[in-house]
Amino acid sequence: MAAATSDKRGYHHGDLRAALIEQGLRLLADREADDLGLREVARAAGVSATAVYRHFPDKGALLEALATAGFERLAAAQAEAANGAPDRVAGFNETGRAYVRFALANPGLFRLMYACAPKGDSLADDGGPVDAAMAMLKDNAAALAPRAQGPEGARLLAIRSWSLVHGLAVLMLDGEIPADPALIDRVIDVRGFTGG
Amino acid sequence: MAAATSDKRGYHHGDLRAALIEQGLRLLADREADDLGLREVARAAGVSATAVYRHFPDKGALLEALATAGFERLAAAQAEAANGAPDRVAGFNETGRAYVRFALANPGLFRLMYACAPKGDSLADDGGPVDAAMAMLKDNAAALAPRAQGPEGARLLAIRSWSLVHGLAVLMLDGEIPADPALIDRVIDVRGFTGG
DNA sequence: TGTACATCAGTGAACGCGCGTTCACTGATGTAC
DNA sequence: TGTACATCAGTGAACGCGCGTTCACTGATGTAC
Repeated sequence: MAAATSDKRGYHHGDLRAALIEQGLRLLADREADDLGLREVARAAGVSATAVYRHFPDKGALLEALATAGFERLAAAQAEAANGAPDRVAGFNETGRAYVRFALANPGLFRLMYACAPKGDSLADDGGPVDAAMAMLKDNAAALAPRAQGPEGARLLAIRSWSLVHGLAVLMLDGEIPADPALIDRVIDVRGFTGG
Repeated sequence: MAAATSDKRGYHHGDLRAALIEQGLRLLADREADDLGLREVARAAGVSATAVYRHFPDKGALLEALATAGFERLAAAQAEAANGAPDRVAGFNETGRAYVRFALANPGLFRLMYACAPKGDSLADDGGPVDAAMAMLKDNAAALAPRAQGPEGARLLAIRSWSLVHGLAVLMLDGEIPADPALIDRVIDVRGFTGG
């Protein structure tokens, strides 16, 4: 059985790649863990496992593509959340809250993103897929860190903010802290870090 | 081949259980991930896979025992780190830094701990193995939160502190932030949360 | 002290499972002449 | 317009792998008499 986006001749050129990513994201949406199988994704796309190898060199590349798609969605969710915030502080807070909400809404994808993310110092400029969200984070940190602390202060603020939202997200995903939306809003407030 | 703690008659009563946990911890120490196999632990203990079932009902129970041992070690590391701190703030900071150091020193175990931890609100009193560390966290938060905010302020401070250290630990483990000990010390300072 | 026995922590063979990957292949497509 | 051909995205069978778990078993232990 082929998916709705296919006809009798199979997927049009390039369609299967998109369909595999789409199905991979769909499968991840329904699960807690990131144990996604190549055969499983192929099955969901209505295609043999071997067909995947026409579009990805191996399983790792498929998962990386899913992780990249995840980071794009996360950045979009954060950007949208910041829209319409009255000021920069409020906007920054909203990006953080959106980060946690994204994790709770997409547990499997969120875990996969960090399991498959390119390693290295993400706050440095190394052009990974994490970059859109990272740029936002660094901009906000640079704008909100106390000026007296210079660029090192901005870096610390960025790391603290990221750690706070990431930790809250992971602990809520792991069931250590109740996944309560109101609690997210109360916990995340950058003014704790800036003294404002 | 049996391990050094055994003789020709096999492990003394109860010894194998301890040996399995010991070997499990040793195996976890050498790896990044928490993909620990029952057969693998048995092999490391010099025993057939089936022997494990004399001491644990199934694989999950074995992993839970490892997670429990991990939480005990973590609590001990935190308690030791707090020893000799000049005041409560410094002591609290040291427990947080010890938390991150523990994660970096025991990546596989740390991941397993949270993958296998009993689910629920860990900050509530439900008597899980997380409790020793949790009690420390709650005590410190209660003592250090601004009095005007009451118990809700203490809870928020506990959650923020835990999230910060957990997030930093996970992001460093995932290679998103450089695992630099000096950076840990600089990032973790509860005074950011208390206005002190 | 010797013997019969219950206990129970071990064993090795076997089970079914799903995985990632390889292989030789098929068959529809678009193109060159 | 028709024919020959190269391309290449698919196929299904097969590979070896390690897993968790089950099964009937063995053989050393400690105990009751």
